[in-house]
Amino acid sequence: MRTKPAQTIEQITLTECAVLGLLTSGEQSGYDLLKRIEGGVGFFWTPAKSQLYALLPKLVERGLLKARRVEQDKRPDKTVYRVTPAGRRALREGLMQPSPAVDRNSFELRVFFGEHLPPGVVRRMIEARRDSQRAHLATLEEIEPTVDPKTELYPYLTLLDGKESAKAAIRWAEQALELLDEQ
Amino acid sequence: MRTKPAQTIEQITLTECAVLGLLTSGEQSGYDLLKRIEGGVGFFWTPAKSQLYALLPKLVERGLLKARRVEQDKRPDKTVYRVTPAGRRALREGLMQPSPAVDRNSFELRVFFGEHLPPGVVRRMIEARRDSQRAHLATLEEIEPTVDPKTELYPYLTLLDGKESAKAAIRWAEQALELLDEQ
DNA sequence: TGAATCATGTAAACAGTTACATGATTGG
DNA sequence: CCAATCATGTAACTGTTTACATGATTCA
Repeated sequence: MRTKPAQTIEQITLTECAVLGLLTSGEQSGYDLLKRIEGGVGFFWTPAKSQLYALLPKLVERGLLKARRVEQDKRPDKTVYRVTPAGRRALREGLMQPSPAVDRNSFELRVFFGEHLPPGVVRRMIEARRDSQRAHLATLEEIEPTVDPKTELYPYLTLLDGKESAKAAIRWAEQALELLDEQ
Repeated sequence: MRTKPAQTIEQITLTECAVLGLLTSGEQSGYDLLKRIEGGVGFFWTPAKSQLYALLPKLVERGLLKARRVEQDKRPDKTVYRVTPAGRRALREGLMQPSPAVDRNSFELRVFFGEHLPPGVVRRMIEARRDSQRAHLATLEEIEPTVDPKTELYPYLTLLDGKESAKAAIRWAEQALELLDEQ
């Protein structure tokens, strides 16, 4: 005979993981979260503002977050959220779900059907890709010294991944442009 | 005074681009498309079966595809589709739309919040990633000799991109595992 | 004085997934 | 004989985006 009922773990989406994950570092408002997403998880996950604001009260209802109203003068009042123990459990579960087999890649899709575009357009797409990936790599390299691998190992790892991906994209673009020249 | 009204170009999604793009190589059924997606665009774009079957009649209504019923014996009847001139125009337009700034990456998201997972779990995630990317690279290398860069330049380019991405992911995983060891 | 920041949302539409359903034919 | 292939869908839901809306305060 058990004294506690078996716990049903709340299934959560990756967007919810992102929200819970960010909130583990302390009480924050929706607005705060939106700021923090830019330049952080925002490199690989970008919920819309409206989605975020819609999500927060739902997570409260499900017992994964606790809300607290903060009155301010000179500033609009705000609601700040923090993660409950159930929220932490749900986060852990959510992060352990296997990733979908395929992450869609809209750029590759466009290239794949490049023959249907006027000559020159694909070339310019690839040049734009190369340039934006170079810029992205530069951004990541600027951030790098501010991330301490001792205390923020996992964010640091994603930064390294971002760098490798960007480098691969640049290398590819250079190859691709050469191949286009040969045609 | 113009004799023809200015054409409003149908806005289409990338999934619709994929469908129209595949159909430019000749009349095919939904079933045919599903077969062709595996091992082709399926590496970076995977509509659900139900989505595809729902899409086809809608594209017909919008004048981008033409449907033709084919009666068969010994096999269920089928509907085959081909692209109309309007469909080709829409495809061209669709492919030229800029890609979204961020393609989501569920794997990076999981790693980013790795500190909330039990020790060892992230390590196994990364090992699994490395292994699956190695397998993927092997698949692409198997396919490579069957793709002729002269006649199928653009699919060939995406294959190269796939290879570079996979290699980057493998390199990263190896780095990441070393860093985890140091902790 | 006008733009940016702070702060939060609603409404509507669209895109996409999951589960379910059917039924004949062919190959091992 | 059983699994796979051929062939197509529906229903319900979930997730996400876009556009719109408000209004005070601070900074250049």
